[in-house]
Amino acid sequence: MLDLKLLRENPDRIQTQLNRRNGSYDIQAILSLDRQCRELEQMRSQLQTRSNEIGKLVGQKMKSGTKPDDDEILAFKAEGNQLKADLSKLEPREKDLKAAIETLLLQLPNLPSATTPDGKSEDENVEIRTWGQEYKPKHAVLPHYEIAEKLGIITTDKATKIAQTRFVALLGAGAALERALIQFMLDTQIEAGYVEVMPPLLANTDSMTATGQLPKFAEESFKCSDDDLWLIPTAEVPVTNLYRDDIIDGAELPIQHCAYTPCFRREAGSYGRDTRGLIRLHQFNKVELVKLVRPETSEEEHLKLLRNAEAILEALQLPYRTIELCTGDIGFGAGKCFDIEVWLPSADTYREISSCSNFYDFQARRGNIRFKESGQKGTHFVHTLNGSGLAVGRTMAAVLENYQREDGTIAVPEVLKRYLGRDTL
RNA sequence: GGAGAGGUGGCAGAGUGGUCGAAUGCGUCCGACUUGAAAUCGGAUGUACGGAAACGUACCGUGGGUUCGAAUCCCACCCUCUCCGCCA
Repeated sequence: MLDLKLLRENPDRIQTQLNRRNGSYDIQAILSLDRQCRELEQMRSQLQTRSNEIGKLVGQKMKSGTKPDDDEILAFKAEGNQLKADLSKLEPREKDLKAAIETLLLQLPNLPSATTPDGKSEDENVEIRTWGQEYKPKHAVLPHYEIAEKLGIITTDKATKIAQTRFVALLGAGAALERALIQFMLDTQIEAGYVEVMPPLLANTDSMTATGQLPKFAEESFKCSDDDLWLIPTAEVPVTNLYRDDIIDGAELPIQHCAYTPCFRREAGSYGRDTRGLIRLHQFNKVELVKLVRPETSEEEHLKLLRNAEAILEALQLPYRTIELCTGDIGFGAGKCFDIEVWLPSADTYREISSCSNFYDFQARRGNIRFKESGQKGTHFVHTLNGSGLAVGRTMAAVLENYQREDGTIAVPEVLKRYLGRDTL
């Protein structure tokens, strides 16, 4: 959520920054509602001052022995009743205005960072670096879903029977590989200083709103309609919301968490895309990195988080490239975002495997996550950051392709051998 | 799911209609004493919005209601705890 005060004081600057994004966002309606609201607020506050005075005066008189039916008291009561009548007209209007402002404010995306490159679409994203040698063997490399079916370590048909399309079930070595990847990723990030969390996989509307999934992207998530609960689309939701409405002691910052969770996404509007394999599923595993940091350190912490995610691919010896998203492609809540893309030889291309975002104070405002330096007055919003470290299914896909030998077997990456207890699939 | 109890400041815990934003204790901060520390003593210490400030307004789980006046009374909802039932 954007700072209403900032919006009020620098409307042109905010509008200009919003215009760098895709889509059009108009702040005029908010400003106009805000003006009305502030006017009402002032009037209401004045009436209330008088009302409070009367309450106190009556109390004092009664205490000092004035009779309840004394003329003076009756006059106060009459004035009090009049004030109450006036207030009862103002209060609902102010409330409605506040709600309307809130609704509009929640729909506004974050401002792109000044350092985020301008661009209309993903075509204008900027490559930051590449790592590793793209795997282009003489022999053909089967797509991960074909080799996985061949090896009998995945079944989509049966998963579809159980649930729906865009679900898979892993079997035998496939399940073991997925589990090994999760374990390896967690171990690595814990070693790097992240504290593991195993959070609830369902989150309520307040939590989903705080991290920005709601209200705008309701159709992207699975909802439990009998309860105020949603299946989490990413561990970012529960982990960030650990601190919703908290005032954190500054000495505890930066807070760094990693979490393995399944993630659930409806993938509405992506019907024709990536219909086969592990790339786009309604349920997938992910190890997520989440940081809550002091504002002045967030840029630096963002780069560190990105490096923590990249380290997984380097350890697995999977070629990747890192790109910085342009203003036309960054997510709703992000102000700055790097994507890591892993090499998929069967497609002769890089595919997104991690997205590392700096939300600045956007989520902290929505979730009211603040910190306080001990001994100092006042609270400040934290900055929140998160990134995948990594999407596990896509990592498995990358392993199945980049480690695929001519004979159709898969070499086990060196760092996974101790987890899997074998060196070939 | 059934029965009961309860939700108050960073924490614990008073407060059952009137100067209550809220006693007291702990914690934290400042000061005194001390070579230093502990102990002790004195003072300060919630959040948000508006205002240059004085100060004003709101907030005692949430939302309504009664009243001149609500933490306190009434209604609804949410959550927590205990017991019973069920259950990995």
